[in-house]
Amino acid sequence: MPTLQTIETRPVASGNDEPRLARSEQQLKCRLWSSLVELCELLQIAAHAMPLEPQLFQHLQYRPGQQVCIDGAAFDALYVVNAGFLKTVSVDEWGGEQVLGFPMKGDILGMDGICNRRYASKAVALSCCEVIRVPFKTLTTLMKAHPCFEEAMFEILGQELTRKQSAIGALTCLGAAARVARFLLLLAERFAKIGYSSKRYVLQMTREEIASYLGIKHETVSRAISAFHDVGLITVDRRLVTIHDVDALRMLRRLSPSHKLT
Amino acid sequence: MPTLQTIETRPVASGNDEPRLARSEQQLKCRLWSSLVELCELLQIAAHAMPLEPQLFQHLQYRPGQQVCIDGAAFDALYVVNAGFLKTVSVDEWGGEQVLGFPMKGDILGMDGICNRRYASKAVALSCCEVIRVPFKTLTTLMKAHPCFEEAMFEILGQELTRKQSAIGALTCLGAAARVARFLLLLAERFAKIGYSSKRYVLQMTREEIASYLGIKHETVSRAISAFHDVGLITVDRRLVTIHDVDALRMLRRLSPSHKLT
DNA sequence: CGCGAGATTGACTCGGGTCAATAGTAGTGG
DNA sequence: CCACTACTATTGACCCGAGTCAATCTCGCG
Repeated sequence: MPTLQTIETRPVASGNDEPRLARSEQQLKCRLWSSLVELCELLQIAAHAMPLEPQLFQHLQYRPGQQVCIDGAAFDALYVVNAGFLKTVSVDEWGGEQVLGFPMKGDILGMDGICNRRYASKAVALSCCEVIRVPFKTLTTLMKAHPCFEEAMFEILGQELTRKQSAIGALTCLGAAARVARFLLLLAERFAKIGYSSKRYVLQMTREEIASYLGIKHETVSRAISAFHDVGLITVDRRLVTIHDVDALRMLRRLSPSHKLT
Repeated sequence: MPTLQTIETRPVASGNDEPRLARSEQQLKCRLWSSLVELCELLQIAAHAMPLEPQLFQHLQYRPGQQVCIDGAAFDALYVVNAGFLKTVSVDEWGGEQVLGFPMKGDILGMDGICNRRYASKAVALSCCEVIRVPFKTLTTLMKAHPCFEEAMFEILGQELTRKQSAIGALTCLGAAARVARFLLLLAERFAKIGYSSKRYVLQMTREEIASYLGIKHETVSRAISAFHDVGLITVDRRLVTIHDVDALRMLRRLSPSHKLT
């Protein structure tokens, strides 16, 4: 069963598990449409003086393993994650898969389709999740009508660029352990931003997926995590991570395999 | 004059070098302004039915070593490279430098400033070069006035995203030799696109800079290049590269340190 | 209860980083 | 014009981090 708290697990706390919606095979129907204002606050866009467009946006729900964006499909909309966790994966020409990211609440799916009008990666649900569909046409219309919206879009694309840049920086100059430390800290920050605990959270992905994302092997991820655990920086129980010493992790984060750069 | 051929060197040919402008400390003044239409064709934007804005854009010239964008400075304009070669470099909080790219004719500098209104990297001229300044304010005004322009901007940002994504892919799953092969091929393509030979070109950057860009050490770059040379795929003389077997290089490009991905 | 996916851990190997020596080239100044 | 120096590049010897291969363990599920 899709265990709704796989999605909702706040700090993790509530020990209870997967009860009620076990039976429902199809998507649940909690809320089907969102207004523009709701969308803006999800995206953390200053909706100040946001025009009261009658525009409504459709909600879509998925269960673990289902695909939200399909690699290669025609691009016609962006999707904003409203709840749940996903991974985005690119499939190269020889079938190799590479995890690109782990979108969660407030993140946007499908931006890589903007340039060729075709999605360049697929998004797969890791837990039950819900996304809001934003047709690209609607988006451009809104941007023309409301300058503040256009600005926000540039802001978002710019952020994405910056984020990828920093990922490149990490890949080029950090060793395996440092990458894992960085990953754990970044996850913590993102959880905090959407109201979860930043000290204690559940990894929604396998070690294998983390490894692919970080450009290392899953055994190496395991070893790094175990090492952090052994020296008391964190506690790990299966997928549950508890961070004890944020500062020490931050130090570790800058460790390279003996400082590569100049 | 800044040796126009340092800029114009077609296949490389003209062996002559750094003579005459040694004295002129300040920039030359060959052409100071470009029209919107000229800018569009430089960017390869379909300027079809492009409105005849009276708008003119300032040209700026730099000599090797000079900075075009300054890391941390307030963002107020993008710069389009009109001639010459540069490198973009990010400086992390501990002083380490990382080469992010090697912009050339038609490329855009400064996009990483969009999100925080502050440049996140610096651009340094590798040869004499000339860029066209496009104030961001002007850009947004133009976009509002002409939808096709807005579309073009999204196209450009999207492309940049895709490019960075592919760079990440390379970093995570290619070995050192494959990265170098990929680099040489990508350079060849880019040279071809701006009218140079794709078979024979001059590397405008040091091995060290290539290494930083690829996330490996300069000795490794040297070894990879020597290896390609030794088996006859390419010929290398100092900075001059001649590619003999594009297809073989393309094969090499997919070599990982024993296929990492799943 | 057995099965298979995920995770952990150990032993071995190797790609690429480190250190060091050599050399070609360019710029400087006498 | 030629030494002198600094920078860039190449090459070799050595070593370590992380990949590879494999065994074991746990958990969840049929």
